[in-house]
Amino acid sequence: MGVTKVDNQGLRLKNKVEDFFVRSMKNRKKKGFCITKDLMAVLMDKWSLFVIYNLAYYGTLRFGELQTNIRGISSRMLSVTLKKLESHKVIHRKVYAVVPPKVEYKLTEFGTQFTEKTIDLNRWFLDKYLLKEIK
Amino acid sequence: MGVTKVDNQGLRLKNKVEDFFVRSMKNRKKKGFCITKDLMAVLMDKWSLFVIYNLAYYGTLRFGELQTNIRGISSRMLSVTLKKLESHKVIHRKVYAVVPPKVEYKLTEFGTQFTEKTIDLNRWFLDKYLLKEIK
DNA sequence: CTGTATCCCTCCAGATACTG
DNA sequence: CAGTATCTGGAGGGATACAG
Repeated sequence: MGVTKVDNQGLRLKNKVEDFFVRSMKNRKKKGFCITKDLMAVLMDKWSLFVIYNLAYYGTLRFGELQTNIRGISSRMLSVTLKKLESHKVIHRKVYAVVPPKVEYKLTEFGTQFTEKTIDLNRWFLDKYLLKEIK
Repeated sequence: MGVTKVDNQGLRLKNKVEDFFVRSMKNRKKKGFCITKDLMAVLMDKWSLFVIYNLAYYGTLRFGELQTNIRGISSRMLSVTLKKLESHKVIHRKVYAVVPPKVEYKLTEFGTQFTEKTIDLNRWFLDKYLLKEIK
């Protein structure tokens, strides 16, 4: 009693933040402090979202198909982006030993889960935006 | 029948992606194509998370308090970060007409909601990381 | 077809100094 | 106290050429 709903929300968020920071501190590397920031840096760069959304939609795509679908990306940037995503276990790379070469990319289980969470966040943003609640 | 659980998951995600893209296309600006990317770029940069987590934890903080709490940030970058967050309605800036100047920052309602969603994502990452499922 | 190698250029973070 | 002004180095991304 005497505690409002807003107070409770604030307290809950405060506890969440504290809990997260305590766990982060226990598990941080020497320099890198925020694991989410590292992962988001990978996944929120100029081209990553286009790649993962294309893979989420089409399932499996080849290098050339990705380059066709993602208007404006150079083969260099596509290569760099794919390597980053693969090194973080977001996508899986499958090479066929044929000539000419054939390589297929698809989301890993982790990548699929991440994509789902990202797109939920996207949709939330878009709803807010359409309701004129932001900007 | 004949449709596995994985198929259903994939189909659901595909529909989500399609729905999001259709809605994004309808509402995109001339150049900016992905609203989430824009917002995430603001909120996931080097210092923003430190600012919003500090505000989520302490409620209201002054410029100097933020600079003290966030080890290593320069006044220029703190200023830039705060301006960006304010322009996206994530934080609120309150100026007191006193000498010496006094300015207070706190999360907006939208900022609080966003912080909650962000930290849930962070905790999910951290759980995955601790379970050695990634990296 | 699936990339790598190289060059180049822009943009942004950081340091420093200064101001109302 | 709460910022702004200015300079600079380095990283990120594009264009082009080339390779297996």
